[in-house]
Amino acid sequence: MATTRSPQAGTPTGAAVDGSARPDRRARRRQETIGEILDIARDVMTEEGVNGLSLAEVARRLGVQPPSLYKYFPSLMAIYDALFLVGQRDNLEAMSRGMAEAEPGLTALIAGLESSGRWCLANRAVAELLFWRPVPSFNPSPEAFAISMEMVTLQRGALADAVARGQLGPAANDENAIYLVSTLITGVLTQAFSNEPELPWGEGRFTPMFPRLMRLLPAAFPLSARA
Amino acid sequence: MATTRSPQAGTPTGAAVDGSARPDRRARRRQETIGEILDIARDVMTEEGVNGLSLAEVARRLGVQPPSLYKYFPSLMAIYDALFLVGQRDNLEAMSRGMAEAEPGLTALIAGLESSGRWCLANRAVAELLFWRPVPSFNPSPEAFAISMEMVTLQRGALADAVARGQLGPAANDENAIYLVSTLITGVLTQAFSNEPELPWGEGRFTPMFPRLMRLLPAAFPLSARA
DNA sequence: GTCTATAGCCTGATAGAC
DNA sequence: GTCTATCAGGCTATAGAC
Repeated sequence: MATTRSPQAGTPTGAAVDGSARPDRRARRRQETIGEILDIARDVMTEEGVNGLSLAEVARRLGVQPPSLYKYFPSLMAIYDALFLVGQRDNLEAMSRGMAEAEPGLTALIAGLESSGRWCLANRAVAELLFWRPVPSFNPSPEAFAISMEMVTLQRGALADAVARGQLGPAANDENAIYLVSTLITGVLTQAFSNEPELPWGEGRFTPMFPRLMRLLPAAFPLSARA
Repeated sequence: MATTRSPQAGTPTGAAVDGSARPDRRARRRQETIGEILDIARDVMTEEGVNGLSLAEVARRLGVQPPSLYKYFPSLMAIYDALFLVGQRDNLEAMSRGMAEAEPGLTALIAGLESSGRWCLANRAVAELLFWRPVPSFNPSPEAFAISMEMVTLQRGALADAVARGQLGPAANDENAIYLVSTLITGVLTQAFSNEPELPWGEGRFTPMFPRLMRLLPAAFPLSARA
């Protein structure tokens, strides 16, 4: 259940600010509708492509006239914005959870990225919005950037653990190592999206090779530094 | 210069089939216009996104009314089709040329993929059309599939050379090796597209790592087969 | 091969009644 | 918060004159 909120909503969780009697109920109902709109938007993007999202189609499926949506989102771009933020947060959580459940170091890094990959394949459309930027006129908000940084921080930490445990050489303590890792996961996911859109993580020709690919990292960052 | 032709044009190169006097000139002029349309279409896709291609915009830039385009292409999808075919052929040629100029084996494989990558970055929009399938309602024609097979054949050959020369273990003579290689190049290109769209191949944080990534292949397919 | 005209659809967004 | 009505624009595609 996505507990989200409008990008420019002022009241955080439905707290009573104005003088009305019991605004909680109304606010909660409002949040439910917003969640419904976002769920439908995800469906539409999955079926028609990320670019195929339209207010009219969302309204149609919600059983409402298009102008009504403007009470919840000020524009189509605001819907993209909300989808982006919630998606990024969910994906970060998936990666974080995957990492926490595994032995620290290289194993945790692989587990975290696999968990993230699992989420991406289960949320194809949003993942495309997050990482492939298919809507030219849409630019993510600054808040989104902060979440990106958190993901990088998690990966940097896992790489540092791997170095500390002697799984990778000291060269893995570097920005370039993160770029390399993100390139690997991106390649696997892009191939899976393009060629096997229906398969979940772990099936098909591409996603199963990911752990094997990651086990090449010790060859890329050898323990014995060679000039 | 793209010597292309309409997907369903009957006369191959402008040969005189009907009874008119000198149809060559007319046919050549027609091919020129078709080439112009495709060039403009590429520009539009580059600026507005692959999905942003519209007949109206192409007509506007060509200085013509939209209905006139239907004398050259029966539909918008036919334009996508032509762009797809020509693009695939050009990309194949880039890879082939890059391979031919290098020492056979792993070096040729890397050179071919780098040449293809160079082409993709210089033809961003078409490359997206080829490999990322951003237009849900567009499906490439069967001819396109044949060209894909040629690319796979080239890569398979280079991998076999690498095995024969003792650069890779025998396990590289396998479909999975091709999937692995294509995953690596896809990852690098996707990252470059998303994060450094303006940079050519060889600059930035991602494309320079590609050769290094490919030099990990001997670790993935070691010479000494271990149980 | 080019044009005008037009059909018939879609879209995002706003105004204002209830 | 929902609706109707509407604006203003986009688009693909076709018909038919020249």
